[in-house]
Amino acid sequence: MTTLAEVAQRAGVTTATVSNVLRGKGRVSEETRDRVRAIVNELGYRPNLNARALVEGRPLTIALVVSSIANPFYPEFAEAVEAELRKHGYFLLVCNTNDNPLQEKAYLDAVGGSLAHGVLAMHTDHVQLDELITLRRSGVPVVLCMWEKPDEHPELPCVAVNFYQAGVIAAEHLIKLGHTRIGAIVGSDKAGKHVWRYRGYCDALKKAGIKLRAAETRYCDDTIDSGRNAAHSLLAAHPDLTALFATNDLPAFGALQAAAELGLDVPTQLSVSGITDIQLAHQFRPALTTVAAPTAETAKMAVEMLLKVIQEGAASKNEVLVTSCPQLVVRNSTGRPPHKS
Amino acid sequence: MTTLAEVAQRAGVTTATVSNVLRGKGRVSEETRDRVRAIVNELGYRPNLNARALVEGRPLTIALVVSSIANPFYPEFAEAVEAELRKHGYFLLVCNTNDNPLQEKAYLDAVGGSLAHGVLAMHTDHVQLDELITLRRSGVPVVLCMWEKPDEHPELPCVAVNFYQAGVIAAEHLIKLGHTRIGAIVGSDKAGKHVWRYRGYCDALKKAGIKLRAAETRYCDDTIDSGRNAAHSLLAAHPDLTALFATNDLPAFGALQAAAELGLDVPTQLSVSGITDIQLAHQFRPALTTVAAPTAETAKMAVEMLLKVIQEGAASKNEVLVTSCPQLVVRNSTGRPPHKS
DNA sequence: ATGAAAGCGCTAACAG
DNA sequence: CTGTTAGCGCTTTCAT
Repeated sequence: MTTLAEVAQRAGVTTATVSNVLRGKGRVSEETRDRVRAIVNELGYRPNLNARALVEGRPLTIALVVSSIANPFYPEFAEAVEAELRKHGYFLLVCNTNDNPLQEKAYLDAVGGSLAHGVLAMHTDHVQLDELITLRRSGVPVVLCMWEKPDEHPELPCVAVNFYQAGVIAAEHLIKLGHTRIGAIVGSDKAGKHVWRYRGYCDALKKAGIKLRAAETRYCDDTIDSGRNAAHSLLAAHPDLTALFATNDLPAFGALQAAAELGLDVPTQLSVSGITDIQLAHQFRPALTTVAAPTAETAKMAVEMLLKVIQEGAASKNEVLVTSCPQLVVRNSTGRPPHKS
Repeated sequence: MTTLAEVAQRAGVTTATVSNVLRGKGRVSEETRDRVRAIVNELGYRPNLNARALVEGRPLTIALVVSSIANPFYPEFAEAVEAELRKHGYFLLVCNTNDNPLQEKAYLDAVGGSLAHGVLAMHTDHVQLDELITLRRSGVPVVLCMWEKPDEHPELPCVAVNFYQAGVIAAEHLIKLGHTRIGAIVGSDKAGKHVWRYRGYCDALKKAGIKLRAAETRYCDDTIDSGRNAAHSLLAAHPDLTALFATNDLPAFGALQAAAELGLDVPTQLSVSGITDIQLAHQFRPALTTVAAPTAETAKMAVEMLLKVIQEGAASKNEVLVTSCPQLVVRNSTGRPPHKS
């Protein structure tokens, strides 16, 4: 590894001058500038960004804390985050918590304020809100992404998506198609993150005068397999259901598979809707009708917000920014209910 | 941000002692040790890992260079890499090249030797082998992952998967089922990365005495959409094909969709096979028969290899490590060919 | 057992 | 224009 000093020596100048040449700062004569540049090329010198970060008091990475990058939703988000960060000269550090509190804490401690300049944390059922708040209190810029509890404001800046409305939209779509017997698959536990989507759904049903039976709701994990089980359970108990509302795309895919396994044609015999619109939604067959969350927009807003918090330092407010509204995307998994015979 | 110096001052000792306490090195009396620990907790002190890295001459991250983390294969690999790195005290830096040479070079320059301690690069059609080699020559530890050209050894240490054999295995599976009219969908151009898989396929066909017609092969991008187009083109030109061999899972999914669009039942009228076994393969319907690449094993080997290169420094050889053999995974997308009528 | 001092590679005043 | 000096936060001999 060649260092600034070596370059300086070879060029017969001091490190300050080389530094100036490299960053286009200060006044340097054409002549020495060229000489230095030549040496830099010759030696293949690359500045040690870590050293630079140290003296500038500005780490070069931003940490993205997710439960597991292998969950199909995160890569899409991570990609958008990375693109946005790169524009601002930051690098992306991926921290998988595996929903393990210890691992999450370890990452936050390690990363907080030294390795990373700030932390972007995805809101999951397992995210350690208190740890994030502690971290923020200790001066580390933190932004919570995909927050979905409109009326609860954690002591953190966050980017929220109106998932309550997403629930309303999905329900209204189903209702408008003529469904009255709808089952709900909620991809979290009763107190979990998806309750707001479920409430939106419930409110929309109520508004349409459709009776909501608790028995027609199943709680499950946010996975395809778990969604499939939930759908099977629901359809076995209530064979008259003509539609299934899922609070997330993954369980919705599971429902689609359950339908196939039961020999139910989608959408003529059963309709299924999801929320989020991950890439897979349009690749799956039947393609999934879902309510798209503004993923890229959220990523962009989150990065901008984090940068703002970094700039403002301790003075920054715990603002809650809401993205544009989720949008219905109609594909092939929903249609009119079968005629009663 | 509290610093070592502050802790030291509050504890009435010098930074050296605090450092020793924190790292369990050197001899420190019980008494001061406890005192220091108390202050550390009280102040919520967290060491600046960047500063530590600087003095230790060992950056704390490893860069993973991929075309885009949003490609469904990479997150699975990245997750395994992250888990393995964490065991060794490293953090994962994700670098999306977006198949853009400039972006790749920018990342390699930035990351090389300062921000990251080493580089894990995925072998893609677009990877800049020469840039990686230059980087390696300049002293940065680099390991190429998922190399698939058994007889060509780049001037780099690499972890290779025997994809030639994967091609053989997929072809033999199809042949054993009784297929003789097979189309090939190659997810790269003629000179691309997937040629080896294709060669394995061709050799297996030859060995079985099945005539191979060039017209029954299509080259496409490594995407679902591109695979769908290729399948449509192939089936339109050769309606008598009873099976489609795809060199990757993504195009195989596309072929599955094309079959559905044409009203062809899979697997009774058409069989489709892939290579890799990404998660989606068992989630898709029909579930995809494919030849599984040892993803996690590759990740583990790559990390270990990189760490070895880091340790050995310039002395390290450009070894090529081959993973265990890909394995056939039979699911529902392949079956016997229809009886001729 | 603890302190003093040097230095990792770089930047940022301030001099000259 | 260029050099000198100091210091980012930490680790590590070497003294004491």
